[in-house]
Amino acid sequence: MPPAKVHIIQIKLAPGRIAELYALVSENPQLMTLCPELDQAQVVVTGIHMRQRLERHLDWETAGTKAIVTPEWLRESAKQGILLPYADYAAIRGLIPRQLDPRDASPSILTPPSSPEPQETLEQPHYSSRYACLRPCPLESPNQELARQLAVIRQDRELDGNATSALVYERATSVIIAYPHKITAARMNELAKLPFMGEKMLAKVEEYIESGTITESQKIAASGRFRALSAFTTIYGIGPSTARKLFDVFGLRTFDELVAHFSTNELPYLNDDRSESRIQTRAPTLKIQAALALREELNERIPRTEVEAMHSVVMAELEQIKGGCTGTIVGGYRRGKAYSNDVDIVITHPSLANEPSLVSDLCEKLVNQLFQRGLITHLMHLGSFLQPGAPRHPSLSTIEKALTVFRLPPQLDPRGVHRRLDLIVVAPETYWTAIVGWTGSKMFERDLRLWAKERGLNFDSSGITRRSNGKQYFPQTEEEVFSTMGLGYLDPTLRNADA
DNA sequence: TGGCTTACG
DNA sequence: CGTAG
DNA sequence: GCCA
Repeated sequence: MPPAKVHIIQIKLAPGRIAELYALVSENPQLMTLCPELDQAQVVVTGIHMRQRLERHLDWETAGTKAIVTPEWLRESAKQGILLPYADYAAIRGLIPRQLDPRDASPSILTPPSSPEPQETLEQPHYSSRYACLRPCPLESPNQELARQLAVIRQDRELDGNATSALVYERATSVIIAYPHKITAARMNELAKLPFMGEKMLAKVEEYIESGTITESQKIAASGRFRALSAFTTIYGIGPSTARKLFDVFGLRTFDELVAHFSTNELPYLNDDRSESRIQTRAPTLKIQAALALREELNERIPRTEVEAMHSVVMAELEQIKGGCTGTIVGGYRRGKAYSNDVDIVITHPSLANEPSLVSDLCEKLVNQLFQRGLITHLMHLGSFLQPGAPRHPSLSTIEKALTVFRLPPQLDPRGVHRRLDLIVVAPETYWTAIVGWTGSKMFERDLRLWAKERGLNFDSSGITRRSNGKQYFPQTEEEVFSTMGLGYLDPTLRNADA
């Protein structure tokens, strides 16, 4: 029998141990040889024990064709002078290395199977699911006030930079707003069975039931630091970290102090110029200064009729550039919200099929035209999701987004309120995943990705990919996006998983 | 005890 | 780090 | 902070 081809993954091994293992291999050439190429190895020695961690190095399906073992296997085999059974030294739970002739390429036993073909049985949505993408969540919840008070704690953790704690409060709150009954003392037993309802969370819910308030939430809401930080983060471009710096380092407390701080020399440039004398050809980027000046308008919520008016205006301009485009309003509007914080429109056209350059052309032309018309005043971001360098999975589909500030023409909105408008241009093959990806809510999207990942798939708004082989799926309907991932369908109005 | 969505600028 | 859903 |  030829020597086994062994690859050693160095991550998670101490440097001394790595040297020792390499020495053992070279000392036993009749038994094993080093294989620098992971792909070609028959035996993989690793200190990694988590499947997800392993998948950073090789995909799950390939892993099944190799023996993935602990360093103990190498040490013991070298000591005894024979290739010991791989199965006794399995490194990864759920991946049983079959004892095989090193020349045999047939796969190990995978438990569970990597990812079944388009699912025959779909996971049925229910409020007790661990995943927000499986919990029907209407806009109105009988537990709105409890959720609001828990959300204060979540925001406090976020402002403090404790993203992990914040996430748990976010998840627990999401479960609570999906619970279809008013939570009372009599419901506590049932509530305790729901996901993310741990000891601390239940204590807070209990306090709320008994007193109507959560002490910690009250205390946070009254704190000057919390009030300042949460106010600062209402400005586009200021997140928790910047807010803390402004408060702690620069000692800022109020908006006036913020304005003073940022208006060093030049005045905020407001781009309110609707005249023909405008010289620039490209919309200026929104800076903190301008965001400060626009903060009140950008924080005004947008009624549905106005969302629809913005959509009409955009589509009319688009028609002049390229006839026959489809433009769908997504985001909170599509989830049924009476008022939106911004407007998101997903745009496609049949001619964009498999033409990445046409996608970005169209996006750029649209933004330029809207700017020339005085409709777009600022640009936050214009960029492609398709990395020019080396895409991991060569993909023909593409998606392009422009985050902008927009104003309706004076005839339609005499006040000319500045609004956040996101334009997403996609190729038709990625249209439905883009629709699902941009409809939200945030928590829904997170859990959609998590669910997909745990099933060997990758979901993003430009498609669904099998992680093992890079195979791409282009669902032709919104229902197909769900069924491809083994999910029962949820209407957009039942995806309001955020507090 | 590691993981917690993911990608871009 | 901030933003997007 | 909760889960696997």
